[in-house]
Amino acid sequence: MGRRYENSLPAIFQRGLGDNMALRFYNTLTQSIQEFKPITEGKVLMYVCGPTVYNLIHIGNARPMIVFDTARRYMMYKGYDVNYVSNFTDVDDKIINKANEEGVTAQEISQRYIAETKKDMADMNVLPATTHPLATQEIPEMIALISDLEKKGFAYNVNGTVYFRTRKDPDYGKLSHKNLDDLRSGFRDLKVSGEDQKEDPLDFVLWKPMKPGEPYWDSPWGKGRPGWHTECCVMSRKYLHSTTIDIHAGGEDLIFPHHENEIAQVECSTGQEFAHYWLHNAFLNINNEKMSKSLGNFLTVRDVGKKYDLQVLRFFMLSAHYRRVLNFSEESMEAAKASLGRIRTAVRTLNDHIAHAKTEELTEEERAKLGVDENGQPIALEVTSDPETGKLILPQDMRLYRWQFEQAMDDDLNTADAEAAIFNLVKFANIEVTENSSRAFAEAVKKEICELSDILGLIVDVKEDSLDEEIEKKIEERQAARKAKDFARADAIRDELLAKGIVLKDTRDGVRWERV
RNA sequence: GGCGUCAUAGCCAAGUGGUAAGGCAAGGGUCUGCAAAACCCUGAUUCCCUGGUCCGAUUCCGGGUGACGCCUCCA
Repeated sequence: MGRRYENSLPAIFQRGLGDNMALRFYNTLTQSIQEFKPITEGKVLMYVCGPTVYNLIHIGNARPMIVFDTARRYMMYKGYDVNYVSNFTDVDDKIINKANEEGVTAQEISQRYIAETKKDMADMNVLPATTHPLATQEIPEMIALISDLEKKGFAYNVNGTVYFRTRKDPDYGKLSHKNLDDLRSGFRDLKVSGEDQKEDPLDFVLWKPMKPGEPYWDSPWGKGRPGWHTECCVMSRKYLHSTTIDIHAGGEDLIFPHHENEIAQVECSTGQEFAHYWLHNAFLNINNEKMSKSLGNFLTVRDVGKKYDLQVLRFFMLSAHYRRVLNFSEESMEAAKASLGRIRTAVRTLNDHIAHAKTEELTEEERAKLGVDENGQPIALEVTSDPETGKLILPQDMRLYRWQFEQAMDDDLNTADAEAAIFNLVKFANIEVTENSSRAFAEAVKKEICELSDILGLIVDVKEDSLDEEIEKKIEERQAARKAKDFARADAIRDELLAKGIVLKDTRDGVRWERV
């Protein structure tokens, strides 16, 4: 066949097979890419640190949500039973401050923004977690953990504040790969209030006493609330029903101190490893700057949603590797919109071919193009390499793209390459599926595009909403004018509709329209 | 100061010890009444600079320059 699309694969797919064809992740703990081996065959226990709910989530919060949702979807696709837990931190200084500002309870604030966050997640096509625990619902377990650490000598109480004794944990720093002495010398320059009551500047708070007007719980150390680092220790293992979990994920800023402190608490308490794989996404910048309150450049998901379908945001987030800093900009979003549109246009065209197909069954030639047998079942793919050149011998049919997609995703979730595989498939569809194709062929190609897109959480088969009658009438009127060769009238109507944000396209299958 | 990351066409962005995926944008063409969409064609003699290893480096090692992250609440 020798078509162009078959020669347009990245170099990696044209060389020898890798040693490892299995799913691999970069593990912050070991600073290397490792094959993923779950504790229990076929099951994944995964925890992702969720947002503190004191405001609408911003696009930085959205990155781990989208990235790890994609990881989850891919593992589900691979056949894993994924138990996915992600918390909402619903007690925190920021929430309390916000509540005081508005003169309402902290609970009211957190409930409100949990609902808003869930709405944003749904709009980004992020699947609801298996469980979304709340910190405030787990206080007794947190107290139990802190008590256990105190009993074992890893925690100490100073006037109602309980600290973790980092000096006693020989492994402290193993995740962030920090040298404790360096950390301590760094801390000497910082003037942290209340520092003097700590045994060591690196000790962190497990329980803090209440201040007037704050929510509180009773504890062996008096009224107060738990420190931030304790909640995830409890919620992850409780809802994943295991002392040790497979994957713990979150933004890279959480590596230190949050995740380091989680490891310290859990492993000092249980004596067992907390999580086997630690995954961290890089930050999202905006216009080449870090998002920060001082710069005032926070952009909420809700804001982006006003201007773009949030599927565009999702496509954009997945267009770079999750461990690379990504820059959010108007230009990038416009490019992402056009790119996603290319996939959607291809699917629409396939829908037309499906609707107007002249024949039903696959021809022999079509079966060859799909790589399926007489019954339409995919022929098992065996990729081998040429003994002389070492180059891979790749299938010359549609199976190529799914293979490419899986290779990319197996390789530490290379979603950029996975998207490229979908584009190669789109090209295949645009070239191979014509008005002479059988319905079965067009359907098979469409199914392939939709399935791969769905693994990335991308919705590409967009149902056309109906136009109002008046506009339908205009389109009919224009068709009549075109037939009568009154092109001036036809173009006038087209311009009129364009002004209303409706673009007309004349195809062999009739007039198609799109909203801008 | 400590630890770590990155530097690829106009833009975004993969990637590999053997000579550069994909998308957006741009130009030309086919199709179309004209458009739009789609398809085809064109584009980095080259992967920040500089030494080194190698038959061969963008890819490995050293040095340099530049950008950035964490070390403090933060996804």
